[in-house]
Amino acid sequence: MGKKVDLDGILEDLDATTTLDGLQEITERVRDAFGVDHIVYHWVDSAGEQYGCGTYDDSWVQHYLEQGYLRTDPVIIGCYQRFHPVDWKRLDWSTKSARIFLKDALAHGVGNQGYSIPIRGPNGQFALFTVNHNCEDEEWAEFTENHSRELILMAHYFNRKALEFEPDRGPEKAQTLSPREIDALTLLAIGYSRAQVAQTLSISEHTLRVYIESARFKLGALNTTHAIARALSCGLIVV
Amino acid sequence: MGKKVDLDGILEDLDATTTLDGLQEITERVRDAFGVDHIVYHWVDSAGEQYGCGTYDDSWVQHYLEQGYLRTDPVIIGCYQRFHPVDWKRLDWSTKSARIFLKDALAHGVGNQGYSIPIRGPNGQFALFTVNHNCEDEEWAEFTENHSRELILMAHYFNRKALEFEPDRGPEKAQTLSPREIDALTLLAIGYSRAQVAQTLSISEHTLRVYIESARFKLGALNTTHAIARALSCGLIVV
DNA sequence: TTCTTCTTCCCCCGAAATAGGGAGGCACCG
DNA sequence: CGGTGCCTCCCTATTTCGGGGGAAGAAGAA
Repeated sequence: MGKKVDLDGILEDLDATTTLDGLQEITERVRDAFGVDHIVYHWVDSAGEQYGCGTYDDSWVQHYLEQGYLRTDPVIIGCYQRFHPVDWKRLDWSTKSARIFLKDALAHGVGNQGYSIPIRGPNGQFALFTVNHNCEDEEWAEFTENHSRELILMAHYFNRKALEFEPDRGPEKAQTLSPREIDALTLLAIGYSRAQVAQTLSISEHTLRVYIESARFKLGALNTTHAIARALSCGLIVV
Repeated sequence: MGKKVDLDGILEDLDATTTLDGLQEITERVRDAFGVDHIVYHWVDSAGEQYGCGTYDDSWVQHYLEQGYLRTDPVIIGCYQRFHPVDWKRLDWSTKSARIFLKDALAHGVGNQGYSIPIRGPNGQFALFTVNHNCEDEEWAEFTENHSRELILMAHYFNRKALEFEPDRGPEKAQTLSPREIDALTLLAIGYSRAQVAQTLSISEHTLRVYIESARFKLGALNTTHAIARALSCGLIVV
């Protein structure tokens, strides 16, 4: 642990990877380069884990998913609200479910020290890059301090790849809304009623409805709420 | 342009900064270190720019805000849907509003080359770290290739500071929605009517309404559409 | 020039959402 | 054990939204 790492080499290979298996291999390589027990990248999603690669035992990954730990894992919960990389010690382990999870994790070969970097992409995408090890606190503090920048970059590059592998997340489905349509949807999105929006824009409510309808049509939305959700997801409007 | 940059020194000073003025000074220092025309970090928000620091002329910043370019700036629109750092040349400059914007920007001393890194934090926070310069394409391509990693790290550290300065974005401020509330809002966001949502969740429409109301209350939303917009912006639901 | 898109305005009516009440059961935490 | 939050169900009104029409001028693109 604590070696000098060939960051450039790893990032280049990461960039050149075209398969999930390739990512998996790189996690192993990163683990060895850093001299730690485990490296894990995983995409966190309400629909369950879409991508994950890392050096944890399969049995633990399996168990993790089966137990629905995605919803209770204190690492995920804690990282979700943070931007900084997070040392596991600073998380909230006081709840009952967290204690159960911790005991279970340690029993499956997960190390007692962890450092997780939250990463976010477009449309609410969220992922974690984690390095895990079994050692004393001092040693770990030194390691994380020495390598935090390399880990941030690595997290970034891993997520870049994961987003490439996920075609739905691409920017290709770009619609264009007219200025008035954007105005209308934006005001609706901040809670105005149609009447308020019409008044704000100084147009009749009927006219407003035409904008909403045409926006709905362009976005392929089933109703106003759907149109606003799509416009937000696509970044066409911002709230 | 293209010098060897004292990344460690800059990042350490960035870490030690406690004021917005300090951030502003660092943008100037980074600009000089990289030998480029401009460095800008800004937080993007519908409420207008909350934080921004950089080396653009005040007159341009003023003009930018007055013209409402936050809504039409192709850099923002383009970056919002991407994770990769973006070279401005790869953006869509074909629309009328984009051409107007470009002309206006060049007239205000903005360079013809740009490289912007999108950054995202908790609760839908979104910011951009941009480096801008006036030069030929080849020179620029070489620069961005040589410095992309440094720029990513710098973007990360700038955003870290901005989040520190914004108390509302702290981890404790986050709303939590119950699983049923998330289900309800998610289904509404994909266009289901209340009746369809109730059926999908196998609950009565009345029960569903209670979820929507409590979610609305938690999110401080004025109506269902607003609640969904907020939940999406905050990353509480994903569509 | 012609054609499309954007902008603005108007009608009616049925369907859907909202607002305001209330009530019981279950699980967890201190 | 009592509080809190979550899940479930029910009522009645009123307001708002959605879909069905149609129409006209202005601006920009082909």
